[in-house]
Amino acid sequence: MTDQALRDAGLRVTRQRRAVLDALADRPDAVSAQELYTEFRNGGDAIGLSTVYRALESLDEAGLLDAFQREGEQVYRRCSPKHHHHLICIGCSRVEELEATLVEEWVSKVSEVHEFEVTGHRADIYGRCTACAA
Amino acid sequence: MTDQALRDAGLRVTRQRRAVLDALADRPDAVSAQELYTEFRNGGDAIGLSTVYRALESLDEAGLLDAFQREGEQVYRRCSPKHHHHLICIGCSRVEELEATLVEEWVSKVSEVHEFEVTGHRADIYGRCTACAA
DNA sequence: CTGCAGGTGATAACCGGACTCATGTAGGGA
DNA sequence: TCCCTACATGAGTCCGGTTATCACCTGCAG
Repeated sequence: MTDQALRDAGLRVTRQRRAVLDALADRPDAVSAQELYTEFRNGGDAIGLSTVYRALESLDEAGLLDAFQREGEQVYRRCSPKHHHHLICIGCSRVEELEATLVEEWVSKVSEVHEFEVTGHRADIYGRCTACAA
Repeated sequence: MTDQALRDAGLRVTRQRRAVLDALADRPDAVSAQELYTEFRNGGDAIGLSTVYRALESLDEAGLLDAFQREGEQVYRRCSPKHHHHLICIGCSRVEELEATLVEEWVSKVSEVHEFEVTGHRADIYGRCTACAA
């Protein structure tokens, strides 16, 4: 399944890319390259740091991952391929996907009113999940 | 006026902070610390790089500036103090402020439905302004 | 006017991430 | 199945933005 996703994205199937994609599957939080690197290393699954960076980058480009900014570092999460927004916990980086018809409406309204070639938008909500609020 | 804004923010009025705040006043685009530093330097107004970073940081904390992310670097713009969203040109970093009742609605709806202590949100639209689209 | 908490600036250190290059390997074609 | 080659990997180095350090300076309350 992971292999097919990689193939569909036009990427060669390598042990490293499979490992990265698998590590992110069904994971609720967003992680950085360095965190992933450390986890692999501790798990005895040696993958070079550059490779982790490159894997995350190409998977992001392929649309298999969503990228976030967290205190100056890039973090990634495996999200559904369809357009959505995010509810992000500032404590544990847990991410929930949100539909946002209202936001889409807002964007299309703005692009109609303003002399501005809209290429994208971003709308995220921040806060603390139940566990972290305690 | 600039001085009063600094005082109100609980910051000492120094030549450097005044210069930074003035440089950002009525400026339509967002700029980085390094860009500002270079401009000061070229303008014969010597201000240390660290100081520019620190000034931007404290002004941001005081709510006098809005911060954006641009290709791995932080850029700042003087925005109105009231809550708003942004229309950002990816070409020249020009920023327009937007009201977005729809977005606020969306956020309050989400915070009602989800078990999640919402602390903030962010909604920006990206694209090219008329000048940069050409 | 004076004292001092807070601000400044040159420099070094830091850190996430990109680059380099020699080596390894996926996977299409013979 | 075996080869060939373009693409991928990994260790190390480099880079650029930002922060820490520390001696000196200054706004401003008293």
